[in-house]
Amino acid sequence: MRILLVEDEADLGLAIKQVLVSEKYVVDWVADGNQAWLCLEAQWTDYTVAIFDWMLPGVSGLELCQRLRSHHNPLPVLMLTALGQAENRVTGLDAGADDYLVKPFVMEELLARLRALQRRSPQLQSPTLSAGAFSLDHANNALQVNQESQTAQTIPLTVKEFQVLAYLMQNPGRIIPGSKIRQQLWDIDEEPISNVVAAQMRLLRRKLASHNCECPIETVPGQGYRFIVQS
Amino acid sequence: MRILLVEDEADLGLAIKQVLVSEKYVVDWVADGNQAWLCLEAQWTDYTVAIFDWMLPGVSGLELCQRLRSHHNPLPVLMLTALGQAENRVTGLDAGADDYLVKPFVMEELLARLRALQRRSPQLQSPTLSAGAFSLDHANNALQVNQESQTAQTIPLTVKEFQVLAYLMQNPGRIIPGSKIRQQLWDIDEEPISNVVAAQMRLLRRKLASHNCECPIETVPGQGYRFIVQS
DNA sequence: GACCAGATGAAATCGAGATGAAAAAGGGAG
DNA sequence: CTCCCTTTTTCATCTCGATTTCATCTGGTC
Repeated sequence: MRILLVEDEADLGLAIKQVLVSEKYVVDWVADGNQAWLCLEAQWTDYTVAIFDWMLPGVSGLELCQRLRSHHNPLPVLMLTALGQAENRVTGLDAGADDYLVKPFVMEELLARLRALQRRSPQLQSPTLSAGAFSLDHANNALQVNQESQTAQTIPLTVKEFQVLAYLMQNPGRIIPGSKIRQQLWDIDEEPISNVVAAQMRLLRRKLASHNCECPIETVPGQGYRFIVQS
Repeated sequence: MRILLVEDEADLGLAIKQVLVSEKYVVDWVADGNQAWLCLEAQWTDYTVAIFDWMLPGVSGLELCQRLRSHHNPLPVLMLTALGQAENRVTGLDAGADDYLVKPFVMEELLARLRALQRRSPQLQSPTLSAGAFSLDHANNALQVNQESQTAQTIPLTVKEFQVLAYLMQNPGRIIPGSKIRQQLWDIDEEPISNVVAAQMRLLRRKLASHNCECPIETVPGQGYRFIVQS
């Protein structure tokens, strides 16, 4: 869900970020290795994948990767490298990168690689995520509902709504603290006194209600939110 | 159950405390070695584990550790140390630390280490704690009851209720003085003239009763409370 | 009967989350 | 670039559950 992108070329960085965002990932894009390390150090944000450019001002992508591994951090890493540095491939994989992509590349390829990483690490965006009577349709940005009492229906979602649902549905039945949700889905520098999460929950619940669909998101007072899977 | 966290970096300290609290530990977080020592000296609070940052204003984590051991206090200690001080590892373990974690680290790792310490010292949070017909479901914040007369049921708990039950269930059949429970589960600066414990017991008993489940907590007049395990 | 720990119920406190409206940010289309 | 519409965030309350306090009982002890 949350990706750390480290790329110093502004154009490319922006382009990648946009594509990823349009795929509904939450993206932190930083331009140099030192900032990247700061992000990684900030334990309170768990990234799902990292994308490192090989050449970077400050700490290089390669070194970031090595540092991660020396801390036993299993974060999947996709390395970007310029043409002509192909011989680095072995070095990169040795350093602990999980995959490797030569610039220039088509965005489709990047997405495909990310999807491939997903197979190893169970967290990533899956094309359709289901829980109980609900399933998320990634392609159409929508939620499919199959309640016995109703005819099946499709509810269109906004990006944030989709992200929230996806996060909860990855841990069906488990209580997720609101603070955790904010860490995962919102930008990190937020002042902690913000009720974005509550607000989003309200929008989501209201939308589901307007489609007269009973909301599968339960609030556990003082502890967090939970996606209910009725047995 | 109760953890002493000594960490002077505000961000990190807060982050760690939040994670631990969300795992339902009771956490005392202090920022310097002197305060930490005050907490440790106050014997009336038995900590289950201590987490010391190596570098601290005042007394260092290392020294705290040594002092503890020189007082023959076996409290399990997890030491946090910054990258580059890795050579200190031996020193740390010599000083009596039980484990050792290099910053930065993933919270998962911290929790894993705590769980590891648990194996040596029998007190820590276990994923599910059972006694007699009852078992605590840590993930769902609930109590599972399997009384022969009834069908199995799940009773949702509040955080405090959970903590109280967990504490009693760790010592099934043993009488625990109410004062001890207060020391373990409530903040230390409380005025001793408070019946929070009794109040909480009442709530707990009432809740169990409302699920028509006979309460496994017995009051031993003048001595304390006991979790009954019927044979 | 005085005394004490603990039990009890009602009431006060506290904080997290819910809410509705309004402001701000984005994103096209022209 | 500007206008318009949608999405997202903020703000200022409001509500409700969790927890604590308070004042009062109860049961047993000395």
